Amino acid sequence: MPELPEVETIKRGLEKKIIGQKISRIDILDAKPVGSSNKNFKNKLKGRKIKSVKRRAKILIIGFDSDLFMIVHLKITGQLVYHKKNDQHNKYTRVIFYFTDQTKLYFNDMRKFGYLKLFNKTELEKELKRLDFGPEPLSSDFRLKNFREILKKRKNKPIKPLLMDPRLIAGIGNIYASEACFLAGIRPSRRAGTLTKKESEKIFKAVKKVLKKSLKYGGTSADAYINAEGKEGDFEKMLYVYGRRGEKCKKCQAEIKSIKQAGRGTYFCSNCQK
DNA sequence: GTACTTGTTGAACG
DNA sequence: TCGTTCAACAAGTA
Repeated sequence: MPELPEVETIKRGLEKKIIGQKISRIDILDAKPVGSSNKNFKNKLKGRKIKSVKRRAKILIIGFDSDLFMIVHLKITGQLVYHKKNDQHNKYTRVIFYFTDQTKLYFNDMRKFGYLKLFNKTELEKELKRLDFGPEPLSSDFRLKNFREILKKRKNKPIKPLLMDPRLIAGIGNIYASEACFLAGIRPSRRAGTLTKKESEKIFKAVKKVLKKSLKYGGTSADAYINAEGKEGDFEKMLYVYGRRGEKCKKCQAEIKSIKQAGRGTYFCSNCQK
C-alpha cells in the first residue's frame, strides 16, 4: 500500500521522466478511476504539457500548462508506471497516457479504489482544503511541539490510529504507524493522553526515522507497490512488526502479536512495547 | 464458500 | 460543533 515513502518515491521517479512531456493520446480502459464527473478527461488533457509533479500526504498532484492539475490517489493497489516503447499494459491497467515521444504512463489498479481527478488552480485549492490534511511529518515545520498539541487534542485516541488519521498527520498508513510504535517501544493501544513527555518524543522521532529510512530504501512492497520504473522497494525486509504475526521479534525473539484497532490490523511485540 | 485485508470518506450518533 | 465509530467501496488471498 503506498504510504508517504512510496508515494514520494513515485513522485521523484516521475519527476525525472514526465516533466516536459506532452500528451498525445489517452486510453481509458476502465472509467471508474476517472469518475463520471470527468467527462472531458481526454479532451482536457490532450496536447497538455506536464509542468510539475508534487506530493501532499499520499496524493500526487501533476501540474500541466494552462492552469490544469490532476490529483492521483493510489489508495491500496494503485500504480503509476512509466514505460518506454513496447506495450506493457496488464489486466489491471485502467488508464494509459501516451506522450508525443512514444513513451507512456500507465495507471494500474487491481482493486479500483484509486482515482484520477482534474482541477483548475482554484478548484485544486478548494479540494486540498476539503481534504484537510494534517502536517507533513517529514517537513521541518512539523516539530515536537506540534505533535504534542495533537496528542493533547486527542487524549483518548489510541496512538496508532491517531498516527494514521490523515487529518491529524499526513501520509502515515498501517505499515508505518505500526513500525513507529515498535521503534518507540510503545503499545499501539496506548491512549495519547497516557504518554509521558519522553514517550511522546520517542514516538515523534520514530515517525520521522521510519519514514526517512523507508524512503532511503525505496519504500515497502508488501502488497502491490512498485515505483515509477516498475521496481519494488526494499524496505519490506526491514520491517520489525508489520505483517509478521506469529513470527519472532527481531529484537527479543518473542512472538509478534496482532490485534484489531479501528477495523485495521495492528502488529506489535508485547515484550518490547509497553 | 467465507473471512479478511486495505485508505479514505461520509453518515450516524452522542 | 466536535469527536468517535462504522459501513462502504473492490477484488484478491488464505
